[in-house]
Amino acid sequence: TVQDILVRKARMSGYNACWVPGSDHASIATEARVVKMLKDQGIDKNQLTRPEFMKYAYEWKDKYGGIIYSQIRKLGCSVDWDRVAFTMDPDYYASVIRIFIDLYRDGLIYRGARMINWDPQAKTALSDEEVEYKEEQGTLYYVQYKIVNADGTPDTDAKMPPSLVIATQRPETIMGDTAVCVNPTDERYQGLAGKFAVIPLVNRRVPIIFDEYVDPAFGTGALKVTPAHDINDYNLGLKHGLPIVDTLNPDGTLSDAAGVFVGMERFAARKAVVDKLRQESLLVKEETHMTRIGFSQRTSCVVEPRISTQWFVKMKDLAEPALKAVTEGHIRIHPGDKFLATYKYWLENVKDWCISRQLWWGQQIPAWYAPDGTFQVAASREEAYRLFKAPSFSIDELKQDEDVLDTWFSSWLWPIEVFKGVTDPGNPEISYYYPTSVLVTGQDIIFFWVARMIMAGLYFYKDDIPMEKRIPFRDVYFTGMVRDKQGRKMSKSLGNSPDVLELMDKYGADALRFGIMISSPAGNDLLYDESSLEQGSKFNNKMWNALKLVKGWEGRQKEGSALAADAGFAIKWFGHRLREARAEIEELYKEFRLSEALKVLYSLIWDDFCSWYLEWVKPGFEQPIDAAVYRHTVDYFGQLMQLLHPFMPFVTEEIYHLLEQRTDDLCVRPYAALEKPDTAVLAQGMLLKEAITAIRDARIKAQIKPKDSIDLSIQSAQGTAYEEVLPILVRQVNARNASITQEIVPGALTVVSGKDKFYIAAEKGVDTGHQKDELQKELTYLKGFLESVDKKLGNERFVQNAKPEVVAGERKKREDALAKIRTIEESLAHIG
RNA sequence: GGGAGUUUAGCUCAGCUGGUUCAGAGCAUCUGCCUUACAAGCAGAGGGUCGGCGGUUCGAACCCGUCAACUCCCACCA
Repeated sequence: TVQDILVRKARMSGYNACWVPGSDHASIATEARVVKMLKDQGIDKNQLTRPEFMKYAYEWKDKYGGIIYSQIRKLGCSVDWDRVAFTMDPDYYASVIRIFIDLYRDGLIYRGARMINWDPQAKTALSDEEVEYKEEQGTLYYVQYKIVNADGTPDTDAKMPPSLVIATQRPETIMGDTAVCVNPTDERYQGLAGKFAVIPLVNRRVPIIFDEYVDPAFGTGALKVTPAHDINDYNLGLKHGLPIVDTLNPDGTLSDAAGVFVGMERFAARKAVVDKLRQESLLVKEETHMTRIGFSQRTSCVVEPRISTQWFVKMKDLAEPALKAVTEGHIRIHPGDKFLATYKYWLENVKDWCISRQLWWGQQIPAWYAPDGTFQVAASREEAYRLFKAPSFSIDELKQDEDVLDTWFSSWLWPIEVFKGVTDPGNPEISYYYPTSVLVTGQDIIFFWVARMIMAGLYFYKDDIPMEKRIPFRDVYFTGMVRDKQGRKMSKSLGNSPDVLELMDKYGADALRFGIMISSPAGNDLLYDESSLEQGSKFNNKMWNALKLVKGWEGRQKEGSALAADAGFAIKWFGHRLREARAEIEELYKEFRLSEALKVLYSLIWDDFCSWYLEWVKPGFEQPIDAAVYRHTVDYFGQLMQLLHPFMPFVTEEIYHLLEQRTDDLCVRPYAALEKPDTAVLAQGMLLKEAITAIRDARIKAQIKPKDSIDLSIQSAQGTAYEEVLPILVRQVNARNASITQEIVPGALTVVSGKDKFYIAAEKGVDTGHQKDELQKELTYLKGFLESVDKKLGNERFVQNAKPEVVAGERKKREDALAKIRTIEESLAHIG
């Protein structure tokens, strides 16, 4: 909706506004869904070949991608359907490969080790999203490590005990230890510099290192470093140049490198190791400990952190210009600088980007491996083969990397490749449309997508081109997240997202657009609330009724009749009010304050146009309307529809065409030039509105309220026929009333029916106090009359607690109000 | 644990650079009206120490500090 508003507004402002629809392939989420779908059909992904799987995945994508497009279509989004793009389209695919190769040749892509989540049962890597963490009670084992000197001789340093106790939850991994680490500030371990620890069971000597990372308060303050089996240990190992000893096989059994219990399953091995430690008296103590354990969403087994070789993009050189583009103001982030801090934080603390994913759904990495493990990066097998110097193997022996690229590695090319900027550089379209104008997206992907698109633009268009031409877009508008009533993010797994197609059936697309826009200021989260959609459909209805009124004047115009003074003023005033509102809305658009703009429009249409303007110019019942008034009204109505059109395209277009015969469509009708409103007229209008409101309020107060005159306090008993007979009663009482009270206060009294009581009310300006006695008589009669009716109906409780008593009107209050009316009328006379 | 954000009426949210649209809108509640475009409406009413505390200022919903609750992104503890 936000995008459509901006696009329609731009189009109506005379721009060639192009909105490219499309989608990325969402590799992780999509593959997970497809795997699940296949599983439900009894198909195991591992039994399929890669092409077979891709066929299923494309079918799935066509189906669900199609639903998304139908939602966009029904919402009235004015996208260019001829341009639908998908990140796995053949050309797009090729552009991703091309950029990968470019970055590789520029030395910005490298292979490196990384800790991944491994499912030993499914023997597959898991994405972070597929790991569920649960709090569980584990055991913390305290294990004794001997301390020795560098040459292996026992440590005889008197200051330190000859051994060190280390707490671990995973004793089966101690064979993979390559260091012991303590905090350099820890007093207890000051004497350990240059010493070594001996790993129990395998008796390997490992260095004792010092690092701030270790928390002296946890366990014994000493940490065993196992780089192959823990992400933090891995990072510590990287920092201190430690070797990596992988003691586990892919199926979760101990590997040859473990040295002991080889081939044993990891949990059995844990038990075995603990038993052995206990035998050797190296287990100091055991204690229970709450810990978070990761489980595989697919197989529910405990996830194993595992070292793997992955592809990375060096980010530092890419991030620097991207940061500059924003801080120097080439790209503006909306709202304000609310997200500037986040953007800066990410780019200043950028880490290298792991772009390989152990999946099939995505662009397969264009690296080709020779039988000896060496590889070449190239777009095709043939090209790769040529790159090997004097290969001793045949071309068919080349094997392409099994992994695919991170989705964002294709999404970051979006602003360029949707215009074929990578595959066909410098073509007329990319030259015309790039840089694009606005990016609208969620604040949650500010780094994943926004920052990377900026990087991609600045990488692809080198710095011999001015910055303004290299950036992918000039403005970024961040929307908030729509959340459910409990404040939860909407997600597929929670199933808490409403079906927008159903909502549009219920309220209409315009109402949905209205509802979502009216309370969603840029960048703030929005709790989904159906009542705002209801407000939208009521607004729709209000405009529709206004149209009904105006259409009713068609053919009843009277040319050349003198305008009533107030109608003449109304025309003048609303014309300027329209100009004023337009200027206001233009400003709000510039600041991307769309929610505010819609509020201005809502109030302009409902309050100013319907409640004031139309009421002012409305002729009396079945009276003709002045032709000039009619023409202006139709014109104003049309202008309002034009202003509202970006927000509510359907109803506005419809009303525009129903107002009069048109040869154009609203959606492409350019806005007229802005004109300055006459502030004097606006001020007069404001004064007039205030005065009228004040008079009305005063009149209400001046009226002798029913309570002021006679209060019968007649209450109906539940379930009586009261409501049915009430109109008859009122008529009869009034008939009698007219003849009797005529002499007392001519035409002054009427019976007013309330919900569960009714009153004899005096007309405004009549003081019931003067004729108190007469009214009292009348009242007594009426009570008797009602009692007789009561009797006839066989309902003895019809008149209950009737107090035939005249209450004097509040004369003072009324006189004050009347005085106020006179004052206002006098001041209005001055304005003319 | 790191970073960012939010907290205003019963609910969902406005309130742009501190001072006359400053305490607002819609929904909900209550009262009165089926008035001739509109009861999916009209005319009214009630309801809030603007999260707590402290500070700056002549003046704070707005600026600063602090605490609390909630949310998002990232990282996840031997």
